[in-house]
Order: sequence, then C-alpha cells, then structure tokens
Amino acid sequence: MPKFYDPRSIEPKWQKKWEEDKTFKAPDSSDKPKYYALEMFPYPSGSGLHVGHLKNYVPLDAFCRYKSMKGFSVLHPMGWDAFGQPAENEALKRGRNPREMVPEYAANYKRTLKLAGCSYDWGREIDSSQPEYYKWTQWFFLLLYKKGLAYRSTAPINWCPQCKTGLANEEVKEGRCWRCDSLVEKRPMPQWFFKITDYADRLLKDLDSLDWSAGMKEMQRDWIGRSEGASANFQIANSKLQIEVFTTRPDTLFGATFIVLAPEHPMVKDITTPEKISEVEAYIKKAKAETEMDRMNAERTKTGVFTGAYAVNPVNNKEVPVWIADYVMMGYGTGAIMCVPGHDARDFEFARKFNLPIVQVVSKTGQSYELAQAEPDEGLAVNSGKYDGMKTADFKATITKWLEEQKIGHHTVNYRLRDWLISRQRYWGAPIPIIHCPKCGEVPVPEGQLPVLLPEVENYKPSGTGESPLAGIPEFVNTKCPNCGGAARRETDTMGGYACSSWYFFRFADPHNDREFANKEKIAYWMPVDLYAGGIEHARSHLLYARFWTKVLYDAGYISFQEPFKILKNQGSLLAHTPGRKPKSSEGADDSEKILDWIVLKPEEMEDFPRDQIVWRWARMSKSKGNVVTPEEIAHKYGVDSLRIFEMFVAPFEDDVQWSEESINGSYRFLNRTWKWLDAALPYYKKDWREALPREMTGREAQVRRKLHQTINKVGGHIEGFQFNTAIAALMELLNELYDYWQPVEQERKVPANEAILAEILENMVLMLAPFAPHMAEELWQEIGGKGTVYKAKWPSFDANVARENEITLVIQVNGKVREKMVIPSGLSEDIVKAKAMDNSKVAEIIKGKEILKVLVIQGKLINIVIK
RNA sequence: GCGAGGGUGGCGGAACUGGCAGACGCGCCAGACUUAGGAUCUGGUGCCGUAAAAGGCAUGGGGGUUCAAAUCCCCCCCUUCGCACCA
Repeated sequence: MPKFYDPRSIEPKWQKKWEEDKTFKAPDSSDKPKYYALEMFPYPSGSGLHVGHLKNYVPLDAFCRYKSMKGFSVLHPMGWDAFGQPAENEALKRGRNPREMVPEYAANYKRTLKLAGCSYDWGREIDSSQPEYYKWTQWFFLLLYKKGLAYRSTAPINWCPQCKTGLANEEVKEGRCWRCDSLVEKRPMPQWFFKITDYADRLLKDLDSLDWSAGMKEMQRDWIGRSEGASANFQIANSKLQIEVFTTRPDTLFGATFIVLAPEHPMVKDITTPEKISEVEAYIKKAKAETEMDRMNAERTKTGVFTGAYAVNPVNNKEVPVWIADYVMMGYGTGAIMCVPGHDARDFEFARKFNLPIVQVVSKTGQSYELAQAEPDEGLAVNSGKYDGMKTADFKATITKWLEEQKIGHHTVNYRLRDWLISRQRYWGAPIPIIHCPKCGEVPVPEGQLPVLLPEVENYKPSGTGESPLAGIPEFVNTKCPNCGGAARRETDTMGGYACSSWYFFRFADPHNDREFANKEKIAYWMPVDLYAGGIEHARSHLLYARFWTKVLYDAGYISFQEPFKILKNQGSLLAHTPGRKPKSSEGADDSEKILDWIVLKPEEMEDFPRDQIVWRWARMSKSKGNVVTPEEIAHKYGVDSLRIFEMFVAPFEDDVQWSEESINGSYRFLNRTWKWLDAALPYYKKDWREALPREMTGREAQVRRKLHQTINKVGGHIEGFQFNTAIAALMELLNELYDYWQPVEQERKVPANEAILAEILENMVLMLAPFAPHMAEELWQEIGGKGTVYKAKWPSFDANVARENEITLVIQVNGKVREKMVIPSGLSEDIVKAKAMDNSKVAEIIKGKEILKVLVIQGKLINIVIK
C-alpha cells in the first residue's frame, strides 16, 4: 500500500484493467432491470476534448456507475457523429481527406474519454460515416419515402453562400447560417424534404408526457408554433379569383379593411391592375433583393404597394383594397392576410402610414370609441352587424360555422414548423438513395442494393454551381434504373448530418447488425433511452427530428413506444476567463459583419496589446478562442479523479461554471484527506465487521455511525436527483466528521475505540466514492479485498435506525425571533416540549409578565411562543 | 415586443411539502507543526454594533398573506436564454 495518494500511478493502472476486463460491457440481455444512459454523440473535432466537454460526460458517468452499483444492467455507449459539414469543413481547411481524418480525431476523443475514467462500452462504438452505419440511414430515407414522408420540391430554400448548401429552417439563426454566420439567401432549387409537418400535432402533444425541463419543452412548443383559427376566401371584385387568408381572429372579420399579400404570392400578377404593374414589379424586385435579416428587423417602418385590385369582405360585402407588403410572409399560413388595423398592431401601423380605414370591432365596454392604438385583446363585438355584443370566443365559433356554411372558409390549424430540408449539396454525407430515370421518374434504390456508397474522390470541395460535388463523378452518377433497366442518374445530394443523429440511439442497442437497423428484441430490451444528456443548442433541430423518426418507426410497427428520450438533462457550459478587446471602428460597422462589442484576443495577439485595454470576459471554452484547458494537463497535476470531483462539485449540472484552477485544489485536497483517513483505517479493516459491531452504541461511536448512515441516504438521493454537487458536499461533511472522530495523523492517532466501526466506515466510504472518484475507489476496494470491480459492487444500504437522531436541537422563537436553542431528546410529546421551553431560564426571562397568545410546536424542529 | 429561467456573504453555491438563512468548497484571518511552506492539522470568518456580550439588520427593490417567508401572492428593477412583422 503506497503511503501517499498518487493518482498518476493509480489512474492509468485501473483504466488499463477496465479495458482488459471489459468492465463496462453491456450485456445483450439480463435478469437485471436495464438502464440506458446516453450523451449526445459528438462530432470529433480536431481540437480534441477540453475540460468543458467533461461537464457533461463526467456527471453522467458518475450516474451510470451509481446505477450499476444499484443493480441495473447499464448501457452507456459512445460514438461519433462523423458525417456532415463540421468534419468536411475541417478537412478542407487542413487539406485532408475526411475519411482518414475523422477516425484519427475519433481515436483522440476516445483516448481522452478513457483518461477521464468514463465507463463506456466501447464494443458498441459507432461511426456514422461508415457504410455499415449509413446503409441504415439510407434505409430510413427509403422508409420515409415509402410512407410518403420524403418528397422533392423546388420551393425556395435557405441557401448559405459560404457553406454552399441549403439549410433547414432550424439551422438559420437570426437570418444567418448557424455554422458560419453568413447571411442566408433565398434560392429556388430542387431539394429533398421530410414531411415533419405531418407529425406536428403529435410532436406537440406528446411533449406533455416527457420529463424534460420546462424551458426545453417550451422551446419545442414555440418552434412547432401551433395556432388555431380560420381560413376565409375573399372574392376579387369583378373577377372569378379568390384570395384565401388565414386568421386567428375570425371574430374581427367586420373590421377587415384591407388585404395584404406577400410579395411572392402567386396571385399578385393576376390581380394587379395594368396601371399598377410597374410599381408592383419594382416593389417585388426590391423585396427579393432583401435578405432575411432585413425583413426580420421589426424596428423598420412598414412598406407596401397597392395592387389596384379590390376584394369583397364576405361578411359585409364591402370592397377592400388589396396591397402587397413584405411584412407578410409567404411561408406562413396562406401568404395572405386580412388586415384588421383596429386590433392588430402591425395592421394598425400599416393603415396609419397609407391612410387606410381603421374600424373598431372589439370593445372592452361594448361601446365603440376612438382607438389610439390597436387593441388585440378579447372583448365584445361592435360594428359587426347582428353579432354586436357577442363575446370574442363565442363570436369566433359562430362566424367560423357561418364561413363553413357559406363554403367560403373553415376552421384551420396552422403550424410555424416547416418541413425538414434534408438535401445537402456537399460531399461528406450519406448519399440519398434515389435514382432519376427519364422514363420512370424518381425511383428508390432497392433495399438490397444499399448502401449507396459514397465514392472515394480526390476533390470533395463544394462546386461553385450549387450542385453537389458528386454530380461531377460520372461513375457515381450514371447508373441503371432499377425499374426499367435503362440509363439513369443517381441523386447527387447527400443527407444533412441530422439524418445520422436521428436514429443512432437505436443503433447502440445493436450496433453491429447487418440485417436490420437494430434487432427488435434488443430494442425492446434497451429502449427507450432512460436518460439523455446534451447541450441546449439541440433544443429544436436534433431533438425534434429524433422524436419524428421515432414516431415514424412506431407507425411502421418496428417499435412499441413513441418517444425516444424519457428524461432529458441539459448541462451547463464551462466558461474560461478570456481576454478580449473592443472592436475597432472599422469592425462591426459593415452590415454584413456580425455586430460585436467584444473580440477575443488570440494568445499571439496578447503580447503587444496594451494591458489596460484588455477586456476580460467569461466565454465558453473553445480552441478558436484560445482559452481551453485540457484534461491532460489537469490530470497530470492533480489526477483525473480530482478533475471529476471538481466538475461535479462546483455547481449544479445545468449551470454554467467559471473555470478556475484555484478551486480544483479544493477537490484535490478532499481526495487527499479522504485517502489519508481511509489509509490509516486500513489496518483495522476486517471483512466480518458486521458481526463485530456492538449491539448498542453511545456517544462518539453512535454519532459517527449516525452521520455515516445519514450520508449514505443523502448521497444516493442526491445522485438520483442529479444533484452531484450536494452529493459530494455530503461526502465532505462526513469526512469532516471522521477527522473529528479519529485523526489519521500518526503522531495523534489513538487506538480506535471500536475497530468494527472503522471497518464499516472504510468499506462504505469506498463504495460511495466509486461513482465520483472511481480510480481511487478501485484501489481501496482492492486493498480491503473487495471482490472484482467496485463498479459491480453493491451500493451501501442505509439503516434508518442507525441514522435516526436521538436528540434534537430545539429552536425556541419568541414572536418569530430565535431567542434560544436547547438540546432535548427526540420524540417528546408536544406538551413536554412546551414545558421544557417555558422552563428555560432565558425564555422565562423574556416572557415574564407577558401575555402568551399562542404556542406553536413544530415537532423535531422548533417552538414559537407568541406573546403580547 | 412575446415566452421561459435566474437574482442569496469577497467568490462558487446550500436550504425537504413556508419552520435556525448562508451546508459544502474557494478565498481570507489566527494558531500548531515546521529550516521553510503556496504542504498538513486546529479554530475563526454575512453585515452593523460591543472590550466581550446583549441587541439590531440581512436572500434585487417595494407592498401583502402568515405565529413564521429566500420559499406563497401583487407591483417594479436587473440579468441570462429562446423566439421574433407567425396574421
């Protein structure tokens, strides 16, 4: 037994042992209850893992280790989200082939995760860019295709000029590409979509059954954006044409004084009168040139032009002008709105600017009055003919029914959610398994011919033309139609990375299956995922897509559950104190640059930058900011167990943490103190301590045992509640008590009063340490002759009788203020507690001569005496 | 603008269904042991007040409910995140 705590020799030793023994291998079946814990699989970047990444991996690892000790059969896998643009871009930047690069980077990640002591079953490692994996990604595409959920359309899409590819709506943030921050353009291109909108309602409803954070669910709800209302047709005056509008306020129909169409609305050219054509065309041209960003700026004033046409308001037969304006979006509803300036702020602004009539049709009082601004609230109908006086909700139902009877409208539900754009005009992705045949049209690649292999090429740069680089490879493109055998062309778009991550959690249940995406029984055993952890940045995209595919699988009869992730946890980020500077006036002024008030100073720029102008901020660790701390350097200084303890102890799992090396010393000190105490107790350890424990215990012995069992209870509870910080705090408290009880320092060491107690503490402490500091725990477990690995040892059991306090500190309040405390036996009757409190000399002093109004006793805690 | 979190010592953070605010750690102060210590051990550490007590004040601000409020209710301020002309 080494005298001193030496993580640098202990840690590699046990990591090697775990690997050799396949300690963390998840069985294919077991009598034990299963537990499937999963972290979002990472894209292995060239920068490697830093301590910030471990903020997620380490607590989840502790959780899995705990579950294993609690008797669960644990599945804790890891794999690589290797396809997609991050990998491709990095490969391009470094002039390397992603095929060679990705495995290297993955190996580097794996090395660091092992260094951190993470308990993955590496036998289940997957790589989404390998044909054996993406064969099944393609299979999923075909499944969706067969179900009518994959289609090709030339609708205008979000085009990122920098990435040279289309982006799904979820990948556009504030009008910019989420990866490169370029302004996104609208571009019409034939593209593949998945019909996620068919599932909008179910994706929304089933959120209720999930144990996810309120914020997370809310973000999904917002993104799906369900709104209920009615559609109504407006006849164009002197024409057979009709315009369909969508409104959530059909009750305000009488107040609709004009119609606005989106500039892209297909009917614009049909209704515009000859004298307005040039003006309208000019406006459309201008609107087209505008970026998403411009259009989204709500601050700017409204613009629009009159088309010269009038529509007839069906409820009162009044003719209302039809305008076009860019504040109406083609992508939402019908791309046309009826405008009720009295009760919609945007319409109000527009009407004011262009002098259009404003009519009040809803009133708080039932009387009409001058409107100073739009009043969007509910109330009573006014100026609405025979409906006057009706309440908003009733009026909505009544008028919707009327529209239906007249066959000019109906009740409608609208979603903000759009279909999922899956096409990428890029090389590094799973090819879409479709063949275009001049005779047969679109033909899916027969399942037996999967995978459609991604060809090995020299040049995989995005083409300038907007086409995928695959289009330039005749051997790939030219093929035979599976239907008629004639010459045909392969689809050259690849699937975006989110396709791979929409089903990988199934694959982990059966990662090497070459006949199915995963075996049904294995899925039935392991799925759904019990605990899923990852960054909040995937709140919409990934989690929505994964839920969608799961529902498709359910509908197709492959699985028996509808939601993949029962519990979801989002870890906070690790922030590093990062030097930066204010932007120069030349920077940020340009509209195409993201406006920033702080720019990171690279380490190389730091040297000759004036000290007093450096602005320090807390920023997320990333290699590009030059503020990363690697697990390697910390492991070298303190050992990885200290790093693990620090990451879990410093703050709750969901919170952001400011990295500082000072506080890691506290974790190191804790482990050192623990080691010292346990090491000193070792000579007294006996396996049969249970029999040797005296029946009755008093004084210090009873006290320290009480603390031990209270700690066992707390630590387990805190881990279950995902409160790793307080779990570790409880262990620290126990350790403080242990030092109080018995000093491990040789000079001061006394012969322990009871050796069996030392043994009990030692054994239980080792077990409780195991999830957090697994290397130290294994070492000590071995020292006390524990069987096998501590990973599979049984979690300590809590004895409520031992933990029970036999005395309590009674807090005595007078008029709600603490005046005295006294130690009394627990379990006394209320009357006796009262009597004891009144008897206390200090209390007696205070209440002397006062009238006692009330005495409240909270058993086991406190007494409050109310006096006058 | 809308929606969801959050505001507690010098710092990170504790506090079960309302019941001792500040667990645990960092930092700081003092002592012990030491050639030394940025090691280790022991004690102290919210603020005001005092020689020490007593006592008073404290959970962003203001009001309220209650014997009792960080916790529940109302108003306001700040902050983080998400969405943003969604009809």
